[in-house]
Amino acid sequence: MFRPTESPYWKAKMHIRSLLCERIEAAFSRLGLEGHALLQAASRPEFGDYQANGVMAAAKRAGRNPQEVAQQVIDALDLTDIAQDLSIAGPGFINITLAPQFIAQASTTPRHSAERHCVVVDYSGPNLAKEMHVGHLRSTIIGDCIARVLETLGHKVIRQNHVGDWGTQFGMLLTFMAEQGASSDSLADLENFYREAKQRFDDDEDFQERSRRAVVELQSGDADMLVQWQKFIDISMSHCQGLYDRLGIDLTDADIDGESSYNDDLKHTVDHLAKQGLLTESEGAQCVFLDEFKSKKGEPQPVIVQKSDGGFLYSTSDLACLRRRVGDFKADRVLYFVDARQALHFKQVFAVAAAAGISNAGVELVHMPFGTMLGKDNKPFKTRQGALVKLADLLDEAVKRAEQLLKDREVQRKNPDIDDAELAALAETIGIGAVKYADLSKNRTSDYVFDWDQMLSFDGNTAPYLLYAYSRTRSIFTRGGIDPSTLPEHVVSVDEPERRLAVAIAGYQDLLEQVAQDGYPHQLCAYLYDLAGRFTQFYEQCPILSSEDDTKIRRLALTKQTGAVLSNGLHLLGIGVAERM
RNA sequence: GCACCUGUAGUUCAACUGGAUAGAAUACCAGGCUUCGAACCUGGGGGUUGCAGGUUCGAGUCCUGCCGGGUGCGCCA
Repeated sequence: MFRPTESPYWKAKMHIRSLLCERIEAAFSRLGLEGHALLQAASRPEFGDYQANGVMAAAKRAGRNPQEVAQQVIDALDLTDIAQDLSIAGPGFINITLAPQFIAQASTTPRHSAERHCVVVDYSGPNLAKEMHVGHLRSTIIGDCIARVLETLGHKVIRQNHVGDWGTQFGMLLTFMAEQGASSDSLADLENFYREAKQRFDDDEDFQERSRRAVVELQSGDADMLVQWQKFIDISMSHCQGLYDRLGIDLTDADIDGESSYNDDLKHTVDHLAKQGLLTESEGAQCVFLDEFKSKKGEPQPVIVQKSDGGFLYSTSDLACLRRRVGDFKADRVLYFVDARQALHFKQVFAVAAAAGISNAGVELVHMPFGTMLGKDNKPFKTRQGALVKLADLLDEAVKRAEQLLKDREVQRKNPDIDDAELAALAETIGIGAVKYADLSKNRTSDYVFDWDQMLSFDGNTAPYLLYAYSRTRSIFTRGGIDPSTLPEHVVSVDEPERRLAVAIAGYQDLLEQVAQDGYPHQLCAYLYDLAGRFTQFYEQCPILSSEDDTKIRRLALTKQTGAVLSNGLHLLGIGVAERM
């Protein structure tokens, strides 16, 4: 539901929604009513395209009859250029059917928001001590999607890959690396290397001691140690980059601000907290006690920022991080796409940052949490042996399954000129797309069940279905030998399936604004699925190539628009399209 | 012990943050290709939204209490 709120981010133009809202609320005020229009897309097709639910509450407040008030609102409302039909239903709903002339003005290319913001998007953040595994998938692809959407709407996006490249475990790894004389070859299997180092660490006290010394040397800036460290990081990071490239993730080296980059700021951060009078020593550790973190009995809950041995913690590092993001980057919004289990941590960090003046009321700090990926047994997704699944292995399997699917579907029989190379590329697009879409299409806040068969199905809300719908829009033009660029940009729909399709296309901008605000990619998926559904209904009911003159032009133009939105939407999800399949 | 999240068709997920008869997909049943891709479409059955109260014109959504599941909670990140 679109409703202006006190949040400044709602001021962004929501196009159709905001236009309807403005008009209706203007009618409210002319009638002496207070309240919002409470505008939303119609919940059922027979109610039109949009519905306003605000009359009932407003009438109630004024002590007037809702149905009569609804009629007065309609009488006072000027929507002649926008709507072709207005009606009252039930206890006082106003149903709106848009005019074809109005929706024809919509553009399929997303426009910039009225207000531009500087948005820091924190996502992916793998631990460079190990190989990426499925646990990193959600943060990486959800964050990437939202970053793309924000960018498309004209915001300044600063991607931040907060990689785990610092801390105790690197002492262990560097010591092991020195001992083994490890080259990049032996680091090819990072997972294995980590396991062996850990084994060595657990078995040998002398090794442990040398590892601890290595950490101290590293953190105090020992030149040799830093060279070794950098070597390790480079190799590990190139593993990640390989996966980003394969997944179509926009992150590059330029987006990395790892934990190590805050090393020198940690002490300053703690000093800053001390100056603000926020620190209390407790059992030798430096803590911040805030009123909002007291238990019911009034027992204080500390946020520890410095250990009794002088070491810093990841709360300290996240605070230092905010100093950079708010202080140096001048962010208006900072969005963290991080596992839901860290909710309390972020609540604490944001609260301390506010108390310390590191952030301020003008900056929106949001933890965008996501749930766990589960196997079909409803337990966290693991291999049969109970190990974490490497992301690389998951993607390999996805592509392998997609390839088998295409062979089973006899794609080459239907498209005889598709050669093996194109088929392989198609399998890559579908396989990777299916994994990403399965994740992106679910509400990120809850856990979800990972199911190969479901995600690779051509039926339902899946990547293959949408890719198929897109390829159908393309094949019309190939089949008809028509160059889409010769078609008009705007056409006025005539038949109802055309109009329903056009309404969905016109709503694209509103949808993107909503996704940019809320950070839920599944809303974009649901939109695209609905659009594809409207298209296939249109396709069934409205012959395109066999129709003539204006009708043919109109339907071709709608087909082209549908393809443009599907392709753009999938691109924002980070999923490639295929011209035929 | 305290806190947060969560419970919706057999299954996997929605429900635009309080709106109309809780929607899709899947599975099942019945229809539809000499006509642009049937990888599709149309229709049908399938629900006490965990349970019980409350708030109001109106509750899957908000409040309270139970029941079940998950996660977090002073020196790991």
